[in-house]
This record gives sequence, C-alpha cells and structure tokens, in this order.
Amino acid sequence: MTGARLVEPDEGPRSKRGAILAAAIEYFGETGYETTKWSAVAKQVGIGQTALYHYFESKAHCLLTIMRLELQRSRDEFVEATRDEKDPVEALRAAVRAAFAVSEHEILQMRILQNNMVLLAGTRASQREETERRAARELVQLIERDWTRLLTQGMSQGAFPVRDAHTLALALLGLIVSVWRWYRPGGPTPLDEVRDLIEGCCVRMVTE
Amino acid sequence: MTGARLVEPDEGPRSKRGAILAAAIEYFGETGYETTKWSAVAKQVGIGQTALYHYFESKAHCLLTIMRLELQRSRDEFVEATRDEKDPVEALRAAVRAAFAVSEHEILQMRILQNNMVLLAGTRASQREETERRAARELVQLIERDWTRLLTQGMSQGAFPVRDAHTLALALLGLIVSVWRWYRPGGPTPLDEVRDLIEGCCVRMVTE
DNA sequence: CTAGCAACCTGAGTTCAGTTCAGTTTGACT
DNA sequence: AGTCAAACTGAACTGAACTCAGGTTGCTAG
Repeated sequence: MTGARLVEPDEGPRSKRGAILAAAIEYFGETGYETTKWSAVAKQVGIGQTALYHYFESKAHCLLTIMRLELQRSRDEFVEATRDEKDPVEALRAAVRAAFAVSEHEILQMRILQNNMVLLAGTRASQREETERRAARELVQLIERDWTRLLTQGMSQGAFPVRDAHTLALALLGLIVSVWRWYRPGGPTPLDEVRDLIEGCCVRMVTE
Repeated sequence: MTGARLVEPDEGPRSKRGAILAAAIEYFGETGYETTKWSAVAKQVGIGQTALYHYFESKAHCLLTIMRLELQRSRDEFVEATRDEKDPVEALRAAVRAAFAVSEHEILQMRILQNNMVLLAGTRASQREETERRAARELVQLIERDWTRLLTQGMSQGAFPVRDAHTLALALLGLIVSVWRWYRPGGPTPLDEVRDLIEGCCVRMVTE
C-alpha cells in the first residue's frame, strides 16, 4: 500500500525509488527535512549514500518530488470530488471533505508540503530540481484556480455573495492546509471532528 | 525606526546586534533562511563572519530570536487591542485588525515565522538556542490560549454558537497567518482589502 | 595621562553533511 | 557465455557553518 502511488511508469523491477521516497516521507515528515540526514534515508532503505544519487539528483530533488506528487494527488482528488456536483455549496463541502480524506502517509506528505513551501519560490540551480519545482508551482497555481473557479461559479449562481474570489480561495486553502501544521494522528481531536469543523467554517466563510 | 524594538536592555553602545537582526530579517524574509548565507549577513552589517558569533551562538539562534521577538510583539498587540473590548464580536474584529496592523519589516518577520515554524518542534542542542526555542514555543501556546479564551467567552455570553473553542482558535490563527505566505507589499491586492476580507471570514466562521 | 579590562573583532583552521568520482557488481536477455 | 544497462560502492571533494587563538578599541578608574 505504502508507495503504491510512488511508482513511476519507466522504473526497472529492482528500482528502489519507491522505497527511497517512502523512507524520505517518513523521515522528512516526522523529523523535518533539514533535520534528517540524507544518509539516514539511505541506511533505512539498505543502500549506501551514493546509491541515492542514482535515483535523485540531490536531497532537495527528492523533497521536491515528494511535494509534486502530493500536489498532484491532492488536485486529482479535488477534481474527482467536485466533478459531478452542481450545487455550489455541496461542491464546496465535497472539496473540503476530499482534502481531509487522506491516509497517514499522505498526512505526512501534506505536512512536508506545508513546511517546505518556501522551496517553490526561488529557482533551483540543477536541471531536474528546477523541473520538479516548476511542476509543483504550476500545480499550486492550478489548485488555486480550481478553488477560485468553484467560488466564482457559486457567486455567479447567487449561491455565494460576490467577493474577491481569488483572495477568498487563498483564504480557504490557507485555512485547510494550516491543519497539517498542528494535527497529529492519535492527538486530542480526531480528524473527522476537525474535518467537520473546518467544513462548517469554509461554508460559513463564503456564504451568508 | 527599523530595529527600534530589536534592542535588548543590556546592550553596549557599539553593539551591532540590532543591525545584525535587521539585516537577517531582510535576508531571511526576502530570500529564505536556508538560502541566505550567514556570511552575507555579516557583509551587509560590515563585519567579518566570525564577529557574528559574538552576538549569536549560531545562525539558528539568530533565527529563533527573530521569531521569538515577532511572537512577543504579535501577542502584545493582541492583548492591547482586545483589552477593553466587552463585545465578543468587536473583540474578535479588533484582534484580527491588530494582526494586520504591521509594518513592512514586521511582514517579513511574520513570513520568517511562518516559513520556519517547524524549528520550534524539535529540541536544540545548544543552550541559548534551546532557551529561545522554549520561549517562542511558550508564546505560541499563550497566543493560542488568548484566542481560545476570546472564543469561549463569546460562546458563554451567547454571542457565538458553542463549538470546540481550541480547534476553532487554531483554525482562525491558521487562516490569519496563512496570509503571510502569499501576501507581498505592492501586489495585486492591497493589505487593507485582504484584512477586511479576512476579518469578515473570521467573524462568519465563529458566529451564525 | 595611562593602565586595565571588557566588549568587540579577525584570519586561519576545523567539521560535517551533501555531493562527485572512478570505477565494480548484478541480473535480464540474447 | 557474453553483453549491457541498471544498480551500486568506497574514497575523495566542497562549501557553509562554526571554532580557535589571539588582536583591537575605547570606556573607566586611579
């Protein structure tokens, strides 16, 4: 199950790329990116440090890949969840629920994404890193546009009062993703409760 | 003006501590903490790299100090803004407005705070770093309690419907601080407009 | 005035995690 | 059995954070 989504189409059968990504997600998510030694990931997978460079150009390239994959998954879920929903309020609710329908591994990935968003800002020196960064950045913009569209449609249908849809979309996204900063599985508040509270907040934010 | 708040009580007259903090805020805020070289800060201030260690134990110690100072300022502003406000809704509005009444330098500090929050999680090896980290963490918890109290009071007075006040406080805080992730002075939306939109969102989130 | 002393500063050297180099092993498929 | 690309390795390199062993500055006391 773990790493099922992490397999690229053109991978050899004895490739350890998925295992590296899974280990990196574990370490980066639990301990933090800067704090974890790249060599620790290698040890976890059972290879020498140098072998990592067969799969990733650098530690940052691995991180950017993890972030891009999560953005991609996240966006796919949004599209899937809102596709057939005509009612704007129900579409919004579906989108929020989709954002919280995540496995524990995906929670780690969301956390990693949150904590290292700053990496998507500046350009990267190396080729493959920059490619991943660009892809991730574009996904972020796509997601922002998705949410903006959801809002503009609701506004034009009269379901939501007219406001600055783009800024409001950023606010909704900010509210939702901020959860991954503090939420911990097994913590005081179960994710279902958090989800319901946030869903209500999102609806009240845009309606009325 | 810049650095006026950055002066500690027991500083010598030729201390460059404030200048270092100001330069570090500029670099860390504009370019990012990891990206900026510690030596660049030294050059900006006009001293050798080694002189930095007269004032800060490490690059991280400087960063943690910046974060702690901003948390302190931020909390003081909250207390000041809500002190005399009896009406819960007005208190909430005042708190949000206070959160957005910031100078450009303070915007940078909020951004730094946001982007490096993860640093407050794990314990630090060195003494002074760990002291700053503890102080910052406690301020975060204080701020969370302040907002939670604002909500519980509003709920017990019947101004807000009863919900999980702590989780709701985290949601409000998450929404507000998420702005510093994307907001840029001179960007498409002026801060006043952002502030008004967020203020409305916060009120709608907790009322109704 | 000048002696002492703490604050302030420096160039040279160390450390350590990330990375590169120069090859060697593995195993699928002729 | 030989070939080739994928997968891997130990040893060496790099660069930015940091340490060391002192040197300079300027206030204060005598």
